[in-house]
Amino acid sequence: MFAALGAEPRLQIVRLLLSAHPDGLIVGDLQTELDIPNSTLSHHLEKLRMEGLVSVRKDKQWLWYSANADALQDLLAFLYAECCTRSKVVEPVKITSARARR
Amino acid sequence: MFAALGAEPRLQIVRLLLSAHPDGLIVGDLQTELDIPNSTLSHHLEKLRMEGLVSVRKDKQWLWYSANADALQDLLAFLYAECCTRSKVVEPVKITSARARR
DNA sequence: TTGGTATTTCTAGTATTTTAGAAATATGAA
DNA sequence: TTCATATTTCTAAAATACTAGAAATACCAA
Repeated sequence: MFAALGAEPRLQIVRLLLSAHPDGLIVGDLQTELDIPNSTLSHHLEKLRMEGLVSVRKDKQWLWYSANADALQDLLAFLYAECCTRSKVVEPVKITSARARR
Repeated sequence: MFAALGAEPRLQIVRLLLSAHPDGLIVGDLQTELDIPNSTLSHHLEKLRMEGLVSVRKDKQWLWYSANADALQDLLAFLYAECCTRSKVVEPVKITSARARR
């Protein structure tokens, strides 16, 4: 999952899908928003889907992609466990009270 | 940073360094632990260092690598902000109360 | 100074990833 | 049925990443 989020276009996709949660977005909307060729976008979505970070549902001719809450939760929990539970490297309050960027 | 953590050997390095925080470990210990050739390990450490995920200090002939708390905190805060603040996709309590794996 | 240990740098082969044009497929609308 | 739109699949080129042997460098100890 880290690897999947480690490519800029895919991180952007996930951020957009999070903004549009829980409905998600259709591929065409993502394409317009990100200005990525359809075949490239399709491959990125496939990769995100393979890692379980997004899921798809079909409605008529449109594919609605949405962020997969469970996967993101697992990822967040993993990082939290590593940094705040198993080790005490990061203080929990510093995660939740950090100011959002951009 | 996601990309840096997205390679198995590097994720293992970071996990080991978290376990050994705040002293960290010397390269030789990592090599013994992970069974990775020295040159390969050196490149992975360089990548992690470039992304700010680890830092180094020198003592005599040894390089002590350690996890960079600030970077991990930023990463965790970023993910938290995306999933729990900007969107409400993940419920905060589910992160902190998840049972650690392995 | 010599030798030994620790680590990086050089070099390069191999594998994987990213990208995207073109064609194919799927679906619905008129 | 025909056309238009949505999306994927095919194909492949280019870029990047991963790996590691061998040599070089750095440092300490004796």
